[in-house]
Amino acid sequence: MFKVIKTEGRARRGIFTCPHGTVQTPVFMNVGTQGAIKGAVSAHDLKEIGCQVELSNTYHLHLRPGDTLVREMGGLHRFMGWDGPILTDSGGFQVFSLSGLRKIEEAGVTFASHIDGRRIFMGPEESMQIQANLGSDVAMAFDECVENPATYEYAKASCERTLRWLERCRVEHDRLVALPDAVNPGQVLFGINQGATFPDLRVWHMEQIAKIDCAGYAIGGLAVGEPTQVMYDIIDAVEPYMPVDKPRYLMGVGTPSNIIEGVARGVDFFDCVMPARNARHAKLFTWAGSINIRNEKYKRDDRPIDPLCTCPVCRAFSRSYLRHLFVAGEMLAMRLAVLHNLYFYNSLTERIRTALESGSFALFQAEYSEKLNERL
RNA sequence: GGCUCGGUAGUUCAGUUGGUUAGAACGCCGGCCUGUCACGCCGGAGGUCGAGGGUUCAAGUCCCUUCCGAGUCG
Repeated sequence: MFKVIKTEGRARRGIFTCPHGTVQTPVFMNVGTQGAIKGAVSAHDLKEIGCQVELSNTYHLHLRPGDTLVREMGGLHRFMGWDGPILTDSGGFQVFSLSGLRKIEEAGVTFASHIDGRRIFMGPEESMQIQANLGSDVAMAFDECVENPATYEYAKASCERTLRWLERCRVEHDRLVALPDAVNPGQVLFGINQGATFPDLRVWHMEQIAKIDCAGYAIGGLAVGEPTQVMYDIIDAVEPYMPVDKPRYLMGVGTPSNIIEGVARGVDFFDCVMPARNARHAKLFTWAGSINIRNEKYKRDDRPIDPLCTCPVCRAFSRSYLRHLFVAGEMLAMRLAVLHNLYFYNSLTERIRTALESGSFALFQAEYSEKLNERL
């Protein structure tokens, strides 16, 4: 269930309702692939840093601890102690990221487990079954995320297959949520647009998947090798063909600037490992640009990471202390850094929402889109 | 005092029968990261080889002297 409550240009301010709560959009979803945000951040912390939706991964949870075990433990919400909305990615990204370890056929994808090499078969039905066992609020369709650049022929054949897979996902998902013992009977399915960097394929594919009734539509296969401007051009090309009354989700994106530009192009949902991964690697986001907290210049810097930030980390700790924790290899360094960066991303989308509500998003975009790309 | 073993990058150490611009690891400095195989990856700076003399076309490497450290025997 989704409602757009205000627009400014193509940008939308909306509300998405799902079994575990209401999501104010535009939203940034916090990525916890294996049911945990890397960097020792628990579901308890997520509340404090403003997370609305937690994202986990089908492939990874299927391998460890196993989706049937999660189901036995009461579903992913109960298992990880998070009672808010959860979106699960389908395993389609692993078709891209584990490209050296898989074989694609019409039926599905055979992976060699990255953990022990054993063969794992995952097709549309398996992905839906796993996500049903996890009991997430939003299940993503099983797709193939194609690496850019791709040839036209490959991209065409791939997105045609991804379309057929979506048809199978739709059927299997309908069957699973109707089962009397469904973990989350209110789970919905999002379709995923593919077509690499070819506007005509993207549009054709979008038109086809729009005919299959999904609760939302994602743009996948971007930020996987193509220049940023190409990504923006593809969103511009596809967006007019996306249903206006359904949420749009730009998968895996991106930098703070990418998010602002995505909102400007009509996107409602985002997710990205960047804030968490960069945090673990000492790159921290601030409202004036990003910093590398390991840099020597912060050795005696008594200011918080970002003087304008109100996160729990900035309220209590100095750059000098954070730098020390990183240099000393303390676990706390990563935890505090991840908390800060996720708070930053969550407050970025909050400020975007506020700007949309007051009709000042264009001004916000003008002030921050470039600025947040700067390295200090 | 005698004998033995050591002294090479900030640190711990490699360095072949003498032979290109003396290497590694860690540390240090910097960069990268986009639906997470990721506390990871890439790059950079840093050494008059304890000191002095000698042999040689050529010495970290061989010889002599000397300084310092460890062990051991008196």
